[in-house]
Amino acid sequence: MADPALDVPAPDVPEPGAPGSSEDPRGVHSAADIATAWQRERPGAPTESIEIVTPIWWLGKLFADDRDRALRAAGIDAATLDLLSVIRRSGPPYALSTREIACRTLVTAGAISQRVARAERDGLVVRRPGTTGRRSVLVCLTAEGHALIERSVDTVLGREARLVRGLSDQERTVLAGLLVKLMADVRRRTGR
Amino acid sequence: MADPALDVPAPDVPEPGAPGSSEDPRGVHSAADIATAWQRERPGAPTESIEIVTPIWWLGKLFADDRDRALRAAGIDAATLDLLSVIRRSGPPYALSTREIACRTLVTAGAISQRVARAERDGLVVRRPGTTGRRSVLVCLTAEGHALIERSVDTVLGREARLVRGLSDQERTVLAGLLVKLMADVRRRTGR
DNA sequence: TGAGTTACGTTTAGATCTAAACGTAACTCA
DNA sequence: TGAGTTACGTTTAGATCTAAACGTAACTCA
Repeated sequence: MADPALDVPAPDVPEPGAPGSSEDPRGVHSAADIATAWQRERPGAPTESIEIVTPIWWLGKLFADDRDRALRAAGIDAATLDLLSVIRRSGPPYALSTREIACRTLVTAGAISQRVARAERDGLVVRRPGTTGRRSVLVCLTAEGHALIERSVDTVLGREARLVRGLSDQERTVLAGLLVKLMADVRRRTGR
Repeated sequence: MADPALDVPAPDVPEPGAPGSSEDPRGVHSAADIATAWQRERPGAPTESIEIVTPIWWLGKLFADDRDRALRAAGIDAATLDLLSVIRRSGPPYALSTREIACRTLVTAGAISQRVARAERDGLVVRRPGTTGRRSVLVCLTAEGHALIERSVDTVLGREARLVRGLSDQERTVLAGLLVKLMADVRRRTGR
């Protein structure tokens, strides 16, 4: 998966006097720079999405990378935590079919099948034949799997809470509201 | 990479009378539901990040999946487009070292090396020994690579513009501002 | 009632990524 | 001046994902 925010062309004639004046010290352009540059290169191009899509993608990657590092140190991995969590959130009796898990995590059923196989091998879940539907298989948390989530939660949440501390309570509320609205709309438009 | 927003436990005693009343028809809980549920399960847990991190990660995935589908139909792939774009944005003479590309795309140098090898095989870039630094290699766009970006831009931008159309101009401006602020802060805290 | 269809989970082939190990060239400095 | 260090790009091993092909069990319906 690569950056979904289309990258940027730079001005055709960069000022030698003020090189990178609006740039990050590491040479990373801001989303606004990107949109402006595409406007200059292709006037009339529909660039209004760049300021939204680029930072969302970068932030997602920054959050994920940070969490991956923290979890690796704890001997867990994000895919497994995600699997256990989605079952946990489904409520008692803490069991979900493969298909449902795939739907709730935006991951393919094949990938879920592999995640479940790994987690079962590690004693975190067990598979049982389901009662409903055609050939459903229920994936159930074991006591060990249940305990693993409980142990990991505070670490991950605490870490993420520190990362969003730069925004005030009010800013976070406004941001969350806009994100939820956008997500509902995107899901409708993409049919997912 | 799995969902970095910690998933949610459901209430221990789900109301049978109103099952999933605040849920998405597909069974996906909203970020607010997730935070509320963790508060109930683990009172005092630092859940303030969930409303931010969860939708960001989901939106990133929705945007990426949609773009991947569109690009596949056009016979390109997102990783290659990302590579070509970052070189394009660096401005004339459209050449960047592997190290710089890795830094600007949040991808490891090894992955860039592989992307460049694929793109070179396809005639989209060429590698040339660099003049500066120790052993730098400049990755340069070919005419074909340059043309490929130009052809792909409008398609991808148009697609993404439609996806964010649910937000008004003002809402997009506010959202973009908050995202930029948050991103600067997260980068500072994670050192990236 | 039995052929066809549908709805699942699993397996396989192939792509791509990360982390770590390498291999070198270019600096440093006693 | 030459051993050690540093800064790169590349290769390798291993993990994981997607898409597509499978294999079945459970429905449908003439």
